[in-house]
Amino acid sequence: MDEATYQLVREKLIEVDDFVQATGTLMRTKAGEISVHVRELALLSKALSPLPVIKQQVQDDGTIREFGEFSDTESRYRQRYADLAVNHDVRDVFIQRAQIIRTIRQFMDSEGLLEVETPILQPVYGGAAARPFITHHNQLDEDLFLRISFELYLKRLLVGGYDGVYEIGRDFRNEGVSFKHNTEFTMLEFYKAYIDYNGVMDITERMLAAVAMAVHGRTQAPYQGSVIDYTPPWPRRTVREAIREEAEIDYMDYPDATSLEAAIFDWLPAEERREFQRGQPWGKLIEHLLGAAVEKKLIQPTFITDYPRDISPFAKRVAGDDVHVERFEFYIAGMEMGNAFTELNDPRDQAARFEEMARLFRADDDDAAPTDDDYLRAMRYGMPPNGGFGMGIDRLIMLMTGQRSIRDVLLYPHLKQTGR
RNA sequence: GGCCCCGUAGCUCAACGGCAGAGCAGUUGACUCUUAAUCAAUUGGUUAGAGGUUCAAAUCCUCUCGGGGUCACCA
Repeated sequence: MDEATYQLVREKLIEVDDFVQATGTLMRTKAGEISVHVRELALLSKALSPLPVIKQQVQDDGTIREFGEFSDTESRYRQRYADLAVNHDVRDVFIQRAQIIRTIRQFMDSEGLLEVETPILQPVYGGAAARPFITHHNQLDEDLFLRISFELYLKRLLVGGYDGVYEIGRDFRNEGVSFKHNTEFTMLEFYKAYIDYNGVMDITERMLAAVAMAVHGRTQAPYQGSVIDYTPPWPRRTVREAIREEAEIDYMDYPDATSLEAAIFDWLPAEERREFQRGQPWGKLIEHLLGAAVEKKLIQPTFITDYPRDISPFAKRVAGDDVHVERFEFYIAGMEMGNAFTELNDPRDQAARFEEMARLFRADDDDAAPTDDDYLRAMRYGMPPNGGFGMGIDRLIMLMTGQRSIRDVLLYPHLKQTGR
């Protein structure tokens, strides 16, 4: 480079983290390093603060040795730009995230499902048991809820004549955060006419196998020391079987909440009894027992099927069985990944379910499903039989990219505001 | 929200009742150089914040703020 340009560099007017444009001849230095013999140099952008320093050296054996690091979790999340600028493996996670979502979208399209968008701001929330965020429209002077699921809006579209629809988008739930919960998270839901929950299980298996194939080139993927095998078919166990095997309780022996509660209380380890919440409905008790006794053991992909009716207001009954519905959840690496059922499409049964929920839960209970009259009206026009499905995309991305926390697959995870 | 752990320089960490330190970054000077770091010198702190105990507090106690974990909650 010429004398004037060299002086700029020497005087450190141009330094690490600046953006520059160089014109010149590609060359190799005496030490063998590829370099540029610079004729012209232009400063494109000046860095005023240095980034946290990380330098990498490729060793003779090909391993990369790192010097210095930027690892403070809070700083990394609050200043994701610096995290990305400095930690290449973090950048890679979000490239894989885009690839996974693209794969899911292609898979859904190839299944003949139509991608749609439905309201995020809803006058009546529903489709899940969660506390919503409430906001307000000033000019219309009405309260609105941020959606907790897409379910009821999507199923209305089947009434409209589409044979299958799906949506990938954000849900908002006003509840605690954890390594697998963020207040806003990305969900996939689909509804397909003329299949039941067995058909949905088939689609689920094939979809996740396709995602694993796209990310890893095979249907197995490592996660936290295990190798998760997504190859279909996955084991299918009923809730009743799973609980009978893991907790040695057959809840059908306890047909009412009082007796079942006593049985669970006896089963619980002494130190957990103090925390045990009394007075829950029958189905809720079963669900808790499933969570306590079974969930963490389900490392390989597993369908758990046939849930209690009283906590599943939108699922169709199992034929000839008044207490169970055609519903499944699937578990991977000890995490609940998704929830699906043969959708209830009988408007009279649906109205009865809303009434049952109102009896079972107080209106402000998270589990209460507020009656959605417009949804009932849609169903009265005739809704085709269909199978529906919901899955937390962020959790799937955790599995596929080997991340332990949902915060590591979200560019901007929710953090508490710092003062001022 | 309960309980447990953590918060020291821009970054990564040490000091764990007795003078707040190191490496890197930064700054200054030298070098048409180097392959994480050329050499030399040097700046940098309300130890997250407030209060308390003590002759003396980064260190012990209380509260607040923030983070992590766990439980509750989360079909």
